[in-house]
Amino acid sequence: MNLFANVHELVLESLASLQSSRALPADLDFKNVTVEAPRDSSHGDMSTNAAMILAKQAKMRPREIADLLLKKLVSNTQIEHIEIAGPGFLNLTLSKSIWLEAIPQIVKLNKEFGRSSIGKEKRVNVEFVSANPTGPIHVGHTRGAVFGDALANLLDFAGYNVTREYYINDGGAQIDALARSVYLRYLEANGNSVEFIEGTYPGEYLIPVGESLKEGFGDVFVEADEAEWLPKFRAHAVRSMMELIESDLLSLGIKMDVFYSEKSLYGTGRIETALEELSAKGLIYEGYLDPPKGKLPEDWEPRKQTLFRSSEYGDDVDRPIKKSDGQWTYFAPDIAYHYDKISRKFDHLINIFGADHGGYVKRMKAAVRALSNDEITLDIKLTQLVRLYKNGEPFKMSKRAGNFISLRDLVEQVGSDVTRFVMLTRKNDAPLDFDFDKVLEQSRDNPVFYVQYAYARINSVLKKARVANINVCDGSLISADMQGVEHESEVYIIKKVCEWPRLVELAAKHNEPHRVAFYLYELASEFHAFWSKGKDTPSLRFIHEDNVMRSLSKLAVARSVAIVISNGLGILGVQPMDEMR
RNA sequence: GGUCGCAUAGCUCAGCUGGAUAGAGCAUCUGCCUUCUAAGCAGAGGGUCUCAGGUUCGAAUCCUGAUGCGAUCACCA
Repeated sequence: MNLFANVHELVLESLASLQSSRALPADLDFKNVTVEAPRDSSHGDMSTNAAMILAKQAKMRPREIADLLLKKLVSNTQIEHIEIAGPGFLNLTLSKSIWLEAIPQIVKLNKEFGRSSIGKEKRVNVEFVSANPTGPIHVGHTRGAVFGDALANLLDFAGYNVTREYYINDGGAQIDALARSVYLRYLEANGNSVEFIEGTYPGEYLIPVGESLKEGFGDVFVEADEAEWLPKFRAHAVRSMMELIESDLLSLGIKMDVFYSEKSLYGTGRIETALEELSAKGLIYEGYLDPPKGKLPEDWEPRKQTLFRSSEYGDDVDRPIKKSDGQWTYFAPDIAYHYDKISRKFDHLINIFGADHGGYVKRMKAAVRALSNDEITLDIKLTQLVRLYKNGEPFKMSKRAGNFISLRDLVEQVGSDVTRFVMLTRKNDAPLDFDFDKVLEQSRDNPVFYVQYAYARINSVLKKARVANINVCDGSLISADMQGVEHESEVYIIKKVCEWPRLVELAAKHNEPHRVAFYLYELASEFHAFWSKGKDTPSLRFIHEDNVMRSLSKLAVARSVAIVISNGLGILGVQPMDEMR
């Protein structure tokens, strides 16, 4: 059920038939021919740019082509009116019945309305969050988490086969630091007093971990050498942290499909295998890097390192995969990890990084291109910073001041729905202000409540209708006679609702879930506007106790709005609310 | 200095991968609760889309350069 797609199809068919009758040249590219709703509704329901797109290719005047197309389309019974406008737009007005008939179909499709197959079941891996397993998720990760999850939902809705994945950085030195910190908590649990020196994690969230280790091991490691307890404590600490992180994510409604351990790459030869793959292509060498351009770090010195020739694949410089002491850099397991993703036969990879990781984009893309022989594309989305505000003042977090806000704190204070919606009302590549007071304000300033309220209002109407003994179950609405919709402002809403499938496809194509949020806001706005018209114009109210047929057709429209809001909120990961009091 | 991103109303931001007279919210001003939820609606004012070139039927959108802001920049993850 996508009227825009139908008309687009119709336009393309007409163009093809003009080609076969030689009215148009044969070799034309229709790729950029679109059918969309014109901004100004006086220009009709839909508008196509076909004539202008093709004018140059066909070496004809736009209006000439528009005229040919018009003559082709004018016989179609679905189209009530058609005209050429401006530089060559073809403006179509569909017959009203087309719009009316859409409503029962939408109600019937319900949760499936808007679901698209443009993804063609292609396998997409979305890697996001991937926060270090050294503590709870904090606010800085939240945006990436919400964006990644919503993007995954969106792609799923658009017909992709999506895997949500979290890469656990459990291989590096920071895990030793974590294990040592846990050890301190373990000592503490055994009655010793401890001191957290620089380079350890003093967070209280490790206290229970220390206690559980005491339960498991008693005091056997209190006097022991580090070598004895470190491996055990590492593993236990990582497991505990991941449990913490998983439940943090769950509080935002996020569930990963795969948790992939960096550590699992070590000692199995998998890093070596991936690097051999690159080596075989002549992309690995021993060498020296040029000093960074511009101002030189004070302690810079030339070092011989094992390097990946990422500059051959668009990176600015080659990148080290081994440190000067022979250890892998973080980049080496990352290469192996992505090699593994490639071997798992994904068609497309998406990584969500914070803006502070922008510097790794080129090298990661280079690695994937090299490893997959340019066959698999890696897209990296950067989420910009979230600036926190409290009482209108910028709110600075610092570990030392102890006012570090965890995701859990945030969700407990403002709720999952608000957090998610607000974070999605911005393009991912623009910074976002998050004002604690504003998001909690239940006003029209707050888009979450605005959209939720529209949904709740619809529910309220349906409830009232039931009280008035009108059967408003979906089955009844599906068979409603839509002739009760008389007013153009009702048709206006229907048109907006019918844009939903097209919007899903566009948002998915651009990987921009925020478009869903904005669309829902617009839809809610139109619904509220329509609602209020019922005040002055009783005929526009939904319930007419003296006329069930009329009520049903209007209620079906309202129901279709609720369906779209529900489906849209589903993509954003926000719960619709039946009632707001 | 290199790289990436951003620059649209007083403020916060959309702008449908180049379309018709650039749109919302907040703030300011004016109206609307005996009515299906006023957490709402209707209306007014507010613009050199940072600047300069370029591409073409047509540019806020694409390209080049400048300016400003943010992130990042061997050896950490």
